[in-house]
Amino acid sequence: MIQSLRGMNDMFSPDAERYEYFIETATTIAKRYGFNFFEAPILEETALFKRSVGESSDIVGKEMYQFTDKGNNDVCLRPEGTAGVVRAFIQKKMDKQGGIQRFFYHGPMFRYERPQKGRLRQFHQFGIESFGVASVLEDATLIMMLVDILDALGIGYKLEINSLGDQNCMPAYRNQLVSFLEAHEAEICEDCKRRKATNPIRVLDCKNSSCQALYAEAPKLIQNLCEGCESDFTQLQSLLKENQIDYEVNTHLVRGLDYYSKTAFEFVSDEIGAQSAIAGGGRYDRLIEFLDGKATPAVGFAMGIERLLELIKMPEAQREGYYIGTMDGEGLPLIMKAAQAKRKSDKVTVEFKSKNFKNHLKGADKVNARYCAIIGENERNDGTIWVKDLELKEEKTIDLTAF
RNA sequence: GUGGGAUUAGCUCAGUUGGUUAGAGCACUGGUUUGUGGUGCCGGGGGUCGCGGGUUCGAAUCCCGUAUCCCACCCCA
Repeated sequence: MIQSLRGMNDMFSPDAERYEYFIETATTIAKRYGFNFFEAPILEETALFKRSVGESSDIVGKEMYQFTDKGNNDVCLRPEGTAGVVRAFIQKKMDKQGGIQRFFYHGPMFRYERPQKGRLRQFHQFGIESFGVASVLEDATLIMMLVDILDALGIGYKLEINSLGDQNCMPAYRNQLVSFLEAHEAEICEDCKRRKATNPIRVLDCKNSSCQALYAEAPKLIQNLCEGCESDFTQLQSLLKENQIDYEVNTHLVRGLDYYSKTAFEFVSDEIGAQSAIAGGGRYDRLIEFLDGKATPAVGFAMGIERLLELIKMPEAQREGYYIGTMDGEGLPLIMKAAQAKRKSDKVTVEFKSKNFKNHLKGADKVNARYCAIIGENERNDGTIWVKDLELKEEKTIDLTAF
């Protein structure tokens, strides 16, 4: 038997229904905020991710599905969504056009990781990217939108925010932090020693408790922000307060992708295991330039759909449509025709097998139909059809032409 | 990539120190003697016990390998 690849799941009902419901809900809300649907290729040139996500990240360093295609191109399956949207934005010359562009997208992402709860090799994200707005008002708006989506789905969360600074204050801070790490070289874990060289900011969210104790004493970025970053971060917090959005400043919140700056935020759930981040995002004002576009401020977020699935509170399933059956084979042409007509407006389930009354009613319940319609011998002779409203428990026999 | 736990019917799981035709509930399917359901009653189909080796007179049960899943590290949505 051929099996699916490791970490690649099929999605049947009821997960598939939850997935659909999530997309519908998130799409509706994204449109209310003025975002337009965007669709990018799943396969991209590898260089795109090396230059945007960053070679020091694990995503690019060891998790990409990378290969050479038949045209000898170095390509890979997208490990995240932002890079592709930005590439398309620049390719379409929207950076030169100026103004504001807002997009939402969703689809599969691929990372070659060891699967566990909330972590698959093929997983799905719903993402938002906003181009052309430098104001922190847009950052706050995205957070409010995320809150709207999660609230609509009945999902509980905790919001954490931080500022990662910009090119004026981040490099200086990074140097301070590296000096601190060097001074405490003997006390930090092996992972942090590696991070010091590759991506020093990442030490801050190390899970090792002795490292955490040490980093409580480390210099804090939010105490070293430049004037612009400082006032943006302050304004973001008052905007959240004014809109009754609870948050926590987590000075150790860093984003794993190199392109983030200034505002960083993460929504976490304590109900889904170790992979607790359900949505994350932030500002990436430099990324468009890094990818050879004209400097354009940008901010975005992504949600991990599989991680949300079990948290979604689905509306109760309502009885819907018609179940149509016959009690003997001679009624079949009649019910086929009746069903075809009814399908212009309603969901219809046709039972091809002849069954007795009771079993047809059972069948109607099984497919959760609102109405059960049956043509038996009597109805066939009279040119009628028997219809019962299974919710109101009202029944009637009507002319087949009036059905 | 590292560590731990699992794998028996479609699903959730029993299976006694290795012993003869491997069970249950749910699901599926049929009937309940031609007409009232979701909640009655009776029946039926369905398993090379993950896969490959080994030990044994005999393996679902013990050993080795392997695959997949789950959990955690790591990483991240």
